[in-house]
Amino acid sequence: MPGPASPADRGTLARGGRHTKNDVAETALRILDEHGLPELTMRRLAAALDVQPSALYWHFPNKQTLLAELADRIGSRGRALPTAPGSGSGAGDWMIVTAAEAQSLRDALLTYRDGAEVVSSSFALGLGASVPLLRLEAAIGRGGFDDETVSRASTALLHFILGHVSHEQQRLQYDSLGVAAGPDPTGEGAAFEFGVLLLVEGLAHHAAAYR
Amino acid sequence: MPGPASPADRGTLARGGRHTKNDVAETALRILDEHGLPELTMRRLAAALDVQPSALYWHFPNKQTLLAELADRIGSRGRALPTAPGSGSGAGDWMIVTAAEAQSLRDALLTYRDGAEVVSSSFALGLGASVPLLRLEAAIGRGGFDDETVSRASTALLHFILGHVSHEQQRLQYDSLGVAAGPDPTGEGAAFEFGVLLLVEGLAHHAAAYR
DNA sequence: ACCTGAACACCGTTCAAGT
DNA sequence: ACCTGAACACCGTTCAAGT
Repeated sequence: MPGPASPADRGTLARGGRHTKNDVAETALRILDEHGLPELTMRRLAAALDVQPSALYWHFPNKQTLLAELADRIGSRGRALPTAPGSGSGAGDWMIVTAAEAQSLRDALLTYRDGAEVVSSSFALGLGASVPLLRLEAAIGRGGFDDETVSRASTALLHFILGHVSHEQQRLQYDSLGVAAGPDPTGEGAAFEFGVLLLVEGLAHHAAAYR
Repeated sequence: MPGPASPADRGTLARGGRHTKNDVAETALRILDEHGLPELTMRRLAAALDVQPSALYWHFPNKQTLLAELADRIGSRGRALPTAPGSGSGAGDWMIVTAAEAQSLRDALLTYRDGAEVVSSSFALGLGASVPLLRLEAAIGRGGFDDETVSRASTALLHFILGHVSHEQQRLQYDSLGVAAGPDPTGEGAAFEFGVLLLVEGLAHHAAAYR
């Protein structure tokens, strides 16, 4: 063999045997999904890319920035719902769209192992959850509330979603490790919908009281 | 001097110059509050106790268990509200008690630096948040809802609280590091109350619809 | 533009042994 | 009952240097 890596390597190589920022992020997402967040170390990521750990710091200044990038990618998964302002039917339009947007965000988070925790920690640091927040704000904004109400309701909803799905994913791998069957699986989705419903109905009722 | 430590040492010594499980937890809480969660390492904790790191493992089997203990202590701070079932005035009694319980939990979490994150991570692992959850369930339970509704509403509220206060505390030290003034400080409390209100009113409205 | 090699300053945890 | 001493198997990050 001529070099340390054969020409057709792992499918993550750019021309010349060198890597792209995108390669690094994709490989990180693969490790995250297959082995979970605690196993996603810079050294392990470097090994998966056949590269020294220090090489990663050419692509990302530090691990936190890499994780924010992953949070962005996870949170941006899935189709945004049509935002056409005229497409809604009547008064409760924003409620249906908001609930759907919440469901779609949950689906996106569940796409990757530990996805909710990755987004949650980045969001806590003020990074990586702008797309989810914008989508929720757009949905709730259809209700015609003032900006502060939209903003507060959106972050409240986002906090619930991230907390719920983090908890959900923790249990997923907890009882994938064999510890009994865990609480019934279909109840998770119902509990999620119920939480979303409480916030949405609360907002509807609150707005009605101020008329 | 007889031993390696003088008789009147740090105030964390049990008789004979040795430590108690309680000493370890109290010292850990002090480090947490003064330096934050990332600085709370087993080695640093050991140093603060004038002890080798390995000594900590006689008191706690691992760091996760220690953190769960801290989460328990943080989450159990503050007086529980009187639970007397006859003391409430009328139909909206549970709403007032629930909102007060939420406020009291926020206060408890704000008592220690990074308190919300400590409780949040332990809660995600199924540990350390039983007291907060029980208090919220007791408060919401006054509304006379069925058990599943009480349980789901409580965890939804707890997720919001932990997410909100984590976020809040992150910003606290973010702009205590000098980065501008951050968003207005009094707005935090109002945003918190608004989130609690949405969930509580949502539950009230939901229950009314099922009558 | 992208990576190596080597180091720095740390981690959590185990375990035999001491008192 | 509580701790030491020493080790094991790791971390994230920096930086001069290579191509």
